[in-house]
Amino acid sequence: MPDRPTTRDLAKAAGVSLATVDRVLNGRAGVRSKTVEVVNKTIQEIGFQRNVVAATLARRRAYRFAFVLPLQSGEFIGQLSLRIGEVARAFASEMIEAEVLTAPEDGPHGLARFLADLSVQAYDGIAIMAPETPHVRDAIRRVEERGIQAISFISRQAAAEDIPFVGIDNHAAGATAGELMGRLISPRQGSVIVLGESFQSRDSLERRLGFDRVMGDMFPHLTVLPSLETHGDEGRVRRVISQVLDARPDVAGIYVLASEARLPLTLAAELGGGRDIQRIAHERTPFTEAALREGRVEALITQDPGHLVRSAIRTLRARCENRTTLASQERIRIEVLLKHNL
Amino acid sequence: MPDRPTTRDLAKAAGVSLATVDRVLNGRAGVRSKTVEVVNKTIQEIGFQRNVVAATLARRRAYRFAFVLPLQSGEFIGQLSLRIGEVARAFASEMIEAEVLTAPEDGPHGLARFLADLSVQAYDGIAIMAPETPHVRDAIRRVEERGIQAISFISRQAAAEDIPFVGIDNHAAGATAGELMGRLISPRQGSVIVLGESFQSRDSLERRLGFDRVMGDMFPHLTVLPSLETHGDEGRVRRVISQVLDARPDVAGIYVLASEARLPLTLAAELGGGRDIQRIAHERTPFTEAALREGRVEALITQDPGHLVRSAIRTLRARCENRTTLASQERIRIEVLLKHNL
DNA sequence: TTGTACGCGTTATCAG
DNA sequence: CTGATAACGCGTACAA
Repeated sequence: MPDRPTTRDLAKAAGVSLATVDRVLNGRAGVRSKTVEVVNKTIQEIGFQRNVVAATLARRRAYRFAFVLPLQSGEFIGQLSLRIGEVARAFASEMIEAEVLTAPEDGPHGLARFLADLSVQAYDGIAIMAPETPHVRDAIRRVEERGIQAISFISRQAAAEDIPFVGIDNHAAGATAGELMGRLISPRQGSVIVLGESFQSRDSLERRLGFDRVMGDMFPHLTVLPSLETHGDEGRVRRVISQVLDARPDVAGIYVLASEARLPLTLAAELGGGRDIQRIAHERTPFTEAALREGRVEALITQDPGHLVRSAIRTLRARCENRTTLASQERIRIEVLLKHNL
Repeated sequence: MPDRPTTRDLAKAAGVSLATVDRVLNGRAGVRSKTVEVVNKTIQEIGFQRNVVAATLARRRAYRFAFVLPLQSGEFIGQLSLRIGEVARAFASEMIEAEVLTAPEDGPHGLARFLADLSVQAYDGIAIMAPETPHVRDAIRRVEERGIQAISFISRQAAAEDIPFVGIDNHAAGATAGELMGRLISPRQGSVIVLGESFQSRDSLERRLGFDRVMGDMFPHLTVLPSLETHGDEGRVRRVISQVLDARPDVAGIYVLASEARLPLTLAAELGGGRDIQRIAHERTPFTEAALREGRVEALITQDPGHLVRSAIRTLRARCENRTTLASQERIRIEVLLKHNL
């Protein structure tokens, strides 16, 4: 038999019907464990491999995936929405639909209720971007129990090893920022300001930890100052940054750890004046991209929104089909962007 | 009609048969231009979009693609082969086959003959990695004329705008290396050694140009030394590097522009001794990865082999199906790798 | 130059 | 618990 064996060949070889083969392949109930074994052994023997193309066509409907994003209107979320739309259009011809759902504002309970209301009819899988809390974690698990595939997206539900995750390792991202910052400043001496939106979230915490770790290990001659929160009104933030810059004439670097870098970078440019300060921020948005081009930031540490979205979709789909993904393709890279590799 | 229109709907709406619709969709001959117009207008009107899944299944056979790689046994080519194998296995379930073909050694004419011998029966498309020459360019064009899709891969046939290309912009890659080198060295003064395998190839030339451009524009206080060729025997290379290091005590950076960085980096570590020299090389291989971890190189400028391979396959497939690709997904990124974002 | 009919390999449905 | 059979939407040979 020169051609690849089909389900028909498999059924014949295993001495069962097509329907039974299908049940085994898709892990459905209603087959004697003995029969399951026989089929699985035959799969090995004849080297059967599923034809995903045929399987997708035979479902008679497209996969329906949704991305649950926080309401906040920052540029990073904006980019993400854009990419989801773009990727959805491109994937339409492959029988995959994707859309954005906005999470309710009222904290983890609101989100949990929102997730509980999602209909199995409406979605085959959802990617959820939400801060880690026990409520959210449980809500995600309950979604899965109802037969909807669910993954955590960008923001990891770290304590839940069983919930798949698509996104970067924020500790490594912070470490990368630290390594670059140290190399840019060295061999000079000096101190480094760290600006974050709020240090409540685990993601921010991990970046900060990674940053500090590398600065301590590789660049002990540099001083990392206590984090400043940019959450809150602009006036206050401006005062705080001014104070630090006045008090520490040795400031040699500013690390904007938050995903939204607009306000911090703007203030840094305004208040830093003519001083020789190295600036690193996260995420590529219209604002940070322009800042990089115009020399208002030296480097960006980013994750590619398009890749994130496609990876989430591929991961959800693979789970729907009881398949594994190609690990090397799904590892989201921590990218370093300079002016010339934008 | 709530469902997406099918070819059947399209045929009915346009007042033609399924076969005619198929001919128009796939750009085949044998349809009056008037009819083509009608069908295309109807496609717009009813918002028809092809179902790629069904189309692939209906072909009754997998796509067969080949990567033509140079024989040379460097680590970068090795990585590429590995990835092609990996991706081929993953794509098998999507009715796509891919394999590696090794180009003959005897220069452009040999390659041209090799390409001429490829059978239409054997391949639907090929990705060719070969230095730019008029012979190769023409050979690629002739392959296309025989109905096999062809793209240039990693090494661009730059003078041929009509031949699609999957790979990075080497000028930008060199510029990125230059920007990083300048920032790592500054505010110190000094000179920079540039090491290349041979500066015959257009790719090397472009990297060198990009590097020089940025160094001149952004870091005029640094001196870029004339390129050294690492092609040839190790003894000679060793002598040349030694001479430069002796003659210029101000050497502050070494840029290894070649894809194979093993010898240059090894010699740099050996001869550079205790001097404070910033080192940048290209491509991620087992060797460069270890060098980065162990501090024998500060940064790598890379292109992801897995992404390159997948992008080439998607591009070839899209061309087979008379489709366009999602541009944002197919732009190969110039990545900057530090120790912590490996 | 155009149309018809069959088949691709799987899933879903319904009957046993 | 298992089996038979009709789809899914398109490509392709062949007929007209």
